[in-house]
Amino acid sequence: MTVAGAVAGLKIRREFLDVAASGRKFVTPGAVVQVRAWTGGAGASTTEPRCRLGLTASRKVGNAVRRNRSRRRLREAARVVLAEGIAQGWAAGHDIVLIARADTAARGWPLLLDDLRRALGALCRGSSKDKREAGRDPGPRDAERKSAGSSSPGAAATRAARQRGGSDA
RNA sequence: CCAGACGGCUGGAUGGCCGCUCGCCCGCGUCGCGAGGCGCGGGCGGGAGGAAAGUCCGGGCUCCACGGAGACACGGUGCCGGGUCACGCCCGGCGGGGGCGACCCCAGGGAAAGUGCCACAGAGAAGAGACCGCCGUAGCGGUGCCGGUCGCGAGGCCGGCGCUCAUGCGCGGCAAGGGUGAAACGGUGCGGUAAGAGCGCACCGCGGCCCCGGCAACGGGGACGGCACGGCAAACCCCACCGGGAGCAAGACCAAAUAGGGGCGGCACGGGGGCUUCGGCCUCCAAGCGCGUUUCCGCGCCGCUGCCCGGGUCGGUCGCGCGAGGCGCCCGGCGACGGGCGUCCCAGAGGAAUGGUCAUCGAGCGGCCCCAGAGCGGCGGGGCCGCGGACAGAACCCGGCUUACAGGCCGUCUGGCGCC
RNA sequence: GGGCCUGUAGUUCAGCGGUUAGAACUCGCCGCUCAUAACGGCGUUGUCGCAGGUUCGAAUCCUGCCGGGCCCA
Repeated sequence: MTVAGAVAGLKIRREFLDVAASGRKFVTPGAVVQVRAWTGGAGASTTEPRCRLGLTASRKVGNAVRRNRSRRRLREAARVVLAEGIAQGWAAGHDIVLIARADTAARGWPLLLDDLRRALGALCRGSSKDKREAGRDPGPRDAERKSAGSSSPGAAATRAARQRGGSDA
């Protein structure tokens, strides 16, 4: 569960609810991201600020295979993005919850990374900025619709595959 | 070659980069007298399924209850024999039904223990019934003749005798035919009869009896009976057999903070009553402190502190991976399966690992075109483009069942067509 | 892991072996009104969740699936 030794896990329901209540939210096609600034908590002995990650996939996402796949992709994407964040110094000191959506499993990998970068950038790095920044960003929707042409949900797999090849080229 | 039936197997491959978890080994750091523990890093090896799913059954395992056995209730199962730890599963057989056939399907005990139901239609629906109908009968009736009487007459009334009169009413016989229904109290044919009827006969069906075959379910045969005994038990029920209850969040062990309980010690400590093993204990009150605005009044606490003990929560460890185990060969058995020998060790996570990403290949699918052939299409060979694996994720384990599933492979058999 | 309930018209429900599956609301049309509502009249609406089976006959009984909801540990 640890990412580069610097990321712990959120375990119990209580912690997820705390993040959802006191944190801020950013919605992307790949995932819903919630972040709460780490205040030290009850255990004040932790001197250095740590980063904690929680993953959730509800039954709306699909069956067990689809839910597990969505969680794994989010975990791997978070591992990549948080490594950048730790290197740049903005990732520490936050509780992060990633909520899988219906398209998480089929979303193109570069697009999923972009989703997380933009969401965490807005919520963590820009935490001192305007509160409206944390709201819903219509940007990714337009970008995807422009590159895919059709937003039909049935064509999600082919769209993702086409974007995968297109982005590599 | 086409169409089909049955059984079994399989459930993409290779590589690059970055990761997760378990086991073993090595190195470093740290704790410990030590065995060793913990942390970090590295190497090697293992790492989802045929259904892991639904949770419909059976078993192991664990705890609880219980003197043995049985009975009642409740639930389940239900042809016979076998397999199995066991089963509602599997195999073989029997009976019934379907298919030209290979083969498939069946909760398939008891209706002569009792209760109940059988709508509508129909005459009648369970010891039933007579609507139409068939037959007989001359009582009424019809009709012929004769006589009497009334009337001018046509004719009426009364009586008698007769009819090869059965059209109507009545009486009697019948249940073959029509018709109703899912089902009508044996079926078909011949004889028989006034018409009919198991009334008689033949065959079939049914029933109990006897004989033969079979472990049995059941099958075959014989003579007899002369039709009585409709259907529904996935209606109540009866019979036989099976079942104690709960479930790994079972259960076992270690054990934090806080509060509370007990023991020992130190310091502090008023009064009344009761008990006393004279160590104390119980109870009431005062004082003190806190709260309700202060007196009155009401409620609460009644010591402070050190050490130790046990229960128990969070948490952790075990249970937790050698098993009614897999594979190969041989033997027995029609088969399910059993026996012997050899060989292998084969996931153990835990908000939950077994992956993420990229590339190449690929069975196959779709579209277009070409070759050969040709009346056309399909099959066959080749080229280009696109798509490119389905259902689905272990959570204590095992044996079944059920359900989901792209595609591929193998074997046996059936029907049809063609050729030799 | 264990257990329970439920699925019928657009909605909420009834129907517990028998003809053509009903009720209320809704909806449509007509009437009333200058017009709307209310009111009155007429009418429409169903794979009884799906598939098998039992029965002469199934929404109802049995079996297996599918969906929804709930409870306990």
